[in-house]
Amino acid sequence: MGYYELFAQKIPVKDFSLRHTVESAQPLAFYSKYDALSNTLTYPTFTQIINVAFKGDEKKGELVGVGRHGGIDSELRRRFRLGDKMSYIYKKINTDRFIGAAIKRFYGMRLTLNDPWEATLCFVVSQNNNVKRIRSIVLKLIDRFGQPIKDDNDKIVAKAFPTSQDIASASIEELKECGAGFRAEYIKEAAEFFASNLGNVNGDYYELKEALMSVKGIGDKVADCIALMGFGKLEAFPIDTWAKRVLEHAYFNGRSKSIEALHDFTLERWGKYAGYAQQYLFWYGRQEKDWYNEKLGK
DNA sequence: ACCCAGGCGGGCG
DNA sequence: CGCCCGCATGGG
Repeated sequence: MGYYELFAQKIPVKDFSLRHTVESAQPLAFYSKYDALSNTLTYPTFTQIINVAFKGDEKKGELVGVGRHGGIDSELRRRFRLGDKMSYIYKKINTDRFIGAAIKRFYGMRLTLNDPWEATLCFVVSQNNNVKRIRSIVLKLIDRFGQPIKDDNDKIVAKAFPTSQDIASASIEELKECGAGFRAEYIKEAAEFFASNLGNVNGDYYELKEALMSVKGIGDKVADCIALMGFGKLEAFPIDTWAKRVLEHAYFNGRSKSIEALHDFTLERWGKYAGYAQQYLFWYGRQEKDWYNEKLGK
């Protein structure tokens, strides 16, 4: 039988851009397949391949998700944070012309909420790395360690996203063969952390961040990325070199500030929506290099 | 050839 | 004790 049933879900959405969400260096940018022309997306979860299509514009549209198993509706609502009321969040974070320009430029961009372990693997791989190579490494890890996904004829058509157990049972050598380099041992440590009951971390943002940073290979920035995009702690403001530069040039006249001082600043200014402010400022700084260079006076 | 990307840990002040 | 700097890796 070549016939098999598909589960489909249609969800009306407001203030939503699939493109900006998927392209903005969040976990989906590291392993999904996105086509800007048709505005369609394909990515593996732990159990199935999800196909997503968006129709409409950034103000109002419809998201269609298709997969072979159920749970599509909750997967999409969680992954793309469809419960977030963007008009309210924009009001909260739009404190100045810098964020204002970023919101205008990337209107509808959402934070994503990914599985905690999945976010951890992606961001541990991301350290000291660029998107292209992060993608190459994560895709190899999926292909090598993800569970096979089969069609009705028992033919393997794809691989699932590897679980923490899948990766914890890999050797450092095998992880290095995927291009992970010196990150291989960090990946292994993180996988063991999540595969054991230690991975059942909870509590508030600060307790969570401390627990994450107890893992060798997870520092301040990666912990904030995981807190934000793996656990939905919206007050987390990951500070990489771009976020640091943008903050210093937009709010401190280009003066160098410590990471700690910048964390204090973002929490004071944007409070529990700091993570959204970060996503817009960070992506604006990276994409709009002309703006950034002008600000630098170069 | 050289620059870039977070985190770790050794060593210096 | 806290900060800085060299190191790990590979692509542009």
